[in-house]
Amino acid sequence: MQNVTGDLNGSYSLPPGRALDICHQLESAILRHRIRPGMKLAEDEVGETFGVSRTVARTALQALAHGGLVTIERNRGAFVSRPTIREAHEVFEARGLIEPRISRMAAKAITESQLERLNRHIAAEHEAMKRGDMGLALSLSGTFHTAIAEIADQKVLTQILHSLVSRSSLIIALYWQRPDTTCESHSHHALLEAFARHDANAAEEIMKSHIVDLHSGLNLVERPEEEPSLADVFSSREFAISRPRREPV
Amino acid sequence: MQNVTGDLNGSYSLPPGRALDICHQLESAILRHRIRPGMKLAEDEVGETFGVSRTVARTALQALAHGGLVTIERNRGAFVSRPTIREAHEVFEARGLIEPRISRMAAKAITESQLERLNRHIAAEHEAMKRGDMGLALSLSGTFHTAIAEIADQKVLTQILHSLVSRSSLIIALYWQRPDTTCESHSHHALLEAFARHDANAAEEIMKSHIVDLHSGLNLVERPEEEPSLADVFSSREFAISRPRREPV
DNA sequence: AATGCCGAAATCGTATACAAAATTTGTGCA
DNA sequence: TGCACAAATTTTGTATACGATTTCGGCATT
Repeated sequence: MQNVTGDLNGSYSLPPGRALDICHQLESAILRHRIRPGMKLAEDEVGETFGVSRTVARTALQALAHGGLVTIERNRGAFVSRPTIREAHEVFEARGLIEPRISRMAAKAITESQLERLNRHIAAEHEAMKRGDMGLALSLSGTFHTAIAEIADQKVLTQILHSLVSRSSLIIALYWQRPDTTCESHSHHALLEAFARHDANAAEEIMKSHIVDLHSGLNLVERPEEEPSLADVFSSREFAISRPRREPV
Repeated sequence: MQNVTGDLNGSYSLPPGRALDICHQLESAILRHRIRPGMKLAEDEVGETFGVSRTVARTALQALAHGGLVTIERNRGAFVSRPTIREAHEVFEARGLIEPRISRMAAKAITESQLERLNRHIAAEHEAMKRGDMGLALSLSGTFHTAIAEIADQKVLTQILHSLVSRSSLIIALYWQRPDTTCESHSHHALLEAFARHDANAAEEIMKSHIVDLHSGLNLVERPEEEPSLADVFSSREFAISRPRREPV
C-alpha cells in the first residue's frame, strides 16, 4: 500500500529537526486516539520516550500547543487538550465556513493523478475500517480533508484547516455518539465523484452537508468526566508508543 | 484615553510568563512597523533586550513563528517574516471568506457598550493618524478587525483571524502602495453604523468590500528587496520594557 | 472516619555550558 | 584588484543544573 497517511507536514512552523519529528509522532498518536484527551504529557516522559532532552521535548509540546492539540498549564505541564462543548461547536462552524469553499476550489483545480491519490486514500480508509482499526480509519478520514485543501493549493487555508481537523479528532474522541461511521466514507465517495466531474457547485454542497452531518453526529450536551476509568486505561494495550531509545549510559 | 489598543491576548497558547510578555512586545513592535519584515531577531539580542536568557527569548520567537509573524530557519535563526506575493493573496482571500461572516455575527450580537468601545477605537485611529503616527494607526486598524471577532464571540475564528490580521500588517509593510489611507477608516465608520442598526446583511457586505479594497490596494507584482537590519528599535521609550536586570556577577 | 497540615518527591521555569553549524574575517595567490 | 580557502567569530542546537512551584502521602487533630 502506498504512503497515503503521510505528509500532514508544513504545519508546525519549526525548522526541521528532532522536535518536529516528535511533533509528528505525538500528533499521529493523538489523531489515532492512542493517546486520549486529558492525558498528561510530562516533559521528562516525552523526552525519555524519544531519547532527547527535556529542551527538545518542551519545544515539541509547545508547538503542539500552538496547534491546539495540547494545552500547557503553567507549573503544571502539558496535557492533551479536552475541547469544551463550546469549542466543539465553534470548530465545526469554522469548518462549515471554510471547507465548502476549499472543496469548490479543489473541484476546479484537481488533476487526474490527484483524483487517483484521493481514491487510494478512500480505499485505505475502507481497508482500515474493515480491519477494525478505527483509530487509523479516523485519522485517515481527517487527512482526507486536509488533502483536499492541498489540492485547492491554498497554503494559508490548508494550515488553518489542519488545525481545525486535528481538534475535530479530539472532539470526536470526547463526544462522538453515532455508531454508524459508514456514512462518513459515503460522503467522501460522493465528494470524489463531484471532483471527477469538476462540478464545483456539487462539491461545495456535498462538503457543506458533510460537515453538518459530522457536527450533528456529536453528543454536545455534557462533557465527559476528567479521567476515564482505570479499567479503560489498563485494559487496552494500544498505548505501546515508540519505546525509549536512550542507551543506558 | 482608554485602553483601546489592548488585549490581543488569548492567542499565543503559552502559559502566562515572561515569554508571553516578550511575544506581545515584539508583536506590537512588528505590527507598528517599528521592526521591518526581514529583520533578524537573534536569540541573544532579544534576550538581552528584555533581560532574560536565550531560553525564554527562544520560546517567544517560536511562539511568534507559529503565528506566522516570524520565520525560523534551522541553524540560521529567526527573522520577521516576509510574506510572498502568493501568500499575500491567500491571506486576503482567507480574510474575505472569514470576516464577512464574522461581521454578520457581530452585527447580531453587539451590545451598546461594545458599540461604544468600537467608537472609541475608531476615534483612537483618527487621533493617531492626525498625529502622523501611521504605525500606531495601522496597528489600531488591525485590532479593530479582531475586536469585531471578539464581539462575535467566536474564539476559534478570532484566533485564526488574529493570525491573518497580523500577517496582513507584514504584507502592508511590504506591498502597500496607496497613499490615501483615509478610505480605511471610512469603511470602519460605515461598518459601525451597520452594527448600530444590527443590520447583519449590510455589515457582511461592507466588510466584504472592505477586504476587497484592502486587497486591491496592494501592489502585488514584485517583491521588494531584502533590507538590512537596525536593531535599536527598542531604545525609544515607547518600548521602555523591562530593562535588563542582569547584575554583573 | 474525615479533614487539615506539613515534609518529600516530582515536575516545571530558567539559566548556563558546551557542541555543531554558519557567518565573517583574514590571508595568500593569481 | 579579485578570488579561493582557511581561521576566527558569531549564533544556534542541545544537554544539564538548580531554584521554584506544585503534587502527593503520611500523620496528627477533630
